[in-house]
Amino acid sequence: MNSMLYSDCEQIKASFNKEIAIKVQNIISKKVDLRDYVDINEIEGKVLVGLDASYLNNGLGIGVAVAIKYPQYDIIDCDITIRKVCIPYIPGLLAFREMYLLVPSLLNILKKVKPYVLFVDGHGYAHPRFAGIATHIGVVFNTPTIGIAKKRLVGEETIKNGDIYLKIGEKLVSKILLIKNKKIYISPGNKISLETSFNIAKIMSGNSKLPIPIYIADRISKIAKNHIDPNLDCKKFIDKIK
DNA sequence: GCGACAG
DNA sequence: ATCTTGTCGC
Repeated sequence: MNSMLYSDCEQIKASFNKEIAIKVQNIISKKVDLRDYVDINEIEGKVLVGLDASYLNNGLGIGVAVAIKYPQYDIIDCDITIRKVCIPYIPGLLAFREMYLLVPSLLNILKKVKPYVLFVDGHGYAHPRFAGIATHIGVVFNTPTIGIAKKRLVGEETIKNGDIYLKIGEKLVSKILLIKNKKIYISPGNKISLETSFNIAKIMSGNSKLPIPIYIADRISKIAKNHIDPNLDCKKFIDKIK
C-alpha cells in the first residue's frame, strides 16, 4: 500500500507542467455538470466520503478518505495514504499536488462502498477556471462532489436574499456558510448544484467547525501525523474521533 | 511593479 | 498546509 513511500519525485516532477495543468483544467471545466444528481431528501442512510490532506515538515504528505453514514456519522471505512509530496503548492493548481495523496485512498474506499457524494477540502467551481480540486475529482470519478474551503481563492462577495455568495462576473460560484461567525466557502464540484451543495453542507455541520465529513477527515489526517509507519491502519484511530 | 493567492 | 506564545473571549 505504501510501497512507493520512499520513491523519489523525479517521475512525477517531470510529468508536471504548469501550462499543461492549466489546459487540463480547461478541459475538465467543460465536462462539469451542475445539475443535481443528488437529492437532499434522499440523503438519510447514505454513505458520504470526506477527503483531506495534511503535511509533515519532512516532505511527506498524508491523504485521508473516510466513509461516514448519515445521519449518525458512523465511520464505516477509512484509508490513509502517505507519500512524498512532489508538486509545490501553486494557487489554482492545488489538485495537482493533492490528488497523489487523495486518489489512492479514495480508490480503496470505492472498492468497498458506493458513496452518495464526496466532500473535498478545497474549492470546486469557485476557481479561476471553474476546476478546483473538488471539481477535478468529481469529473475524473464521474461522481457528485462538494468543495469545502476555509478561505476564498477567487470571486467577489455579493448578497442575495440575505445570503452571501461569491461571484465571478455574473455567475454565482460559491455560497458562504457561516459557522460560529466564520465563513466557510461551499461550491459545487460536479453533478450537483450550488444550492444543493450548500444545503447539504449545512445539514452536515452539527456542532463542528466544518461539515462533519471534512472535519473527521481532517482530524484523522492530523492524528496520523503522530503515528507514521508503513503499515498505518486508519481504523485504529476511529475511536479517537468525535 | 504591486497585491492576491484553496491547501 | 505548517511553524508557533501568549492572550482575548465565552
